[in-house]
Amino acid sequence: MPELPEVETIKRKLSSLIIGKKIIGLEVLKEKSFHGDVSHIIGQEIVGVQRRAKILQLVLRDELRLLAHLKMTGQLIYVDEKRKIGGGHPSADWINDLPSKHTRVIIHLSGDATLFFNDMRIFGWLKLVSENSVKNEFKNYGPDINDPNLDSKYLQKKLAKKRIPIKQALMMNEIVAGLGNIYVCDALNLSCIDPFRPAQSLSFEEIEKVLDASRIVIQRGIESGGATINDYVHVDGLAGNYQNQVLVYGRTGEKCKNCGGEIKKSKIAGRGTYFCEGCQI
DNA sequence: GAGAGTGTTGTAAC
DNA sequence: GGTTACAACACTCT
Repeated sequence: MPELPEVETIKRKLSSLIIGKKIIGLEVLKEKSFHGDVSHIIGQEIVGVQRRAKILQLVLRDELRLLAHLKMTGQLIYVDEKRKIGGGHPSADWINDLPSKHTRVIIHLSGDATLFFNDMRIFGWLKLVSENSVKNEFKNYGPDINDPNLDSKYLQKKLAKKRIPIKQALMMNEIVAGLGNIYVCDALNLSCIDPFRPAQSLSFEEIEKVLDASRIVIQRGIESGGATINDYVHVDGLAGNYQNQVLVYGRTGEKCKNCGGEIKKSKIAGRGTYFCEGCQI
């Protein structure tokens, strides 16, 4: 499930592969997966790749942008003549079988390259919008969690009236964008904060701690190319690496890397929540 | 083999 | 206004 580090990783890899290429064809295999007028995108040159929150943006000529939200099971896989053999990695053999039954949109690029948008559960989408309406897409978003301008004072103000658990509050895009279930569990473990605590009950020092910790785990995630838990793969079809260094996510019954306590699993707002009963409760 | 679980986000209902 | 529940969906696990 792609969170900010996963989308950031895709952005970086994609930048080096598709900037300067032209979109010469587009096949929508699943109507729900593509919003916008297909005809407007044909012939457009890709001039940049950006990311805001968990949304990927292909910047096109003529003041157009193709936004992509992978939600939980989305994948963007880039294939060209050189990459048809999965880079020599046996685990990526399936790359030769694209399009798969989960391919929803196929983007044909100049230079005999193809971008496949796969999405098993069809929650994700591609959306073609004008440069002007991009702002509108993000009007309900707070700053990215790794935005250097985000400070603990802002966070304190946002959390002051929230009685919901801190874990749930940190996952709200209108407060901070980009934190998903995996990284928020890890950030709370790293800062030794009980995920069930009402958001407004945190002291300023604790808010600083949790913000620092969030940035650290997000940074680790980016450096290790994201986490491949179930569905996320890189644009080259290979797996990320963060899952090998998660602090608590999915480690029920194992030992906390911080204090050696046992990791428990519970539920907050319907989502699996992992925490250490030793140092967080 | 039926049922629950999986997680992002918008929306509707409380 | 804050909070909760659920739908959107397909596949895996119990």
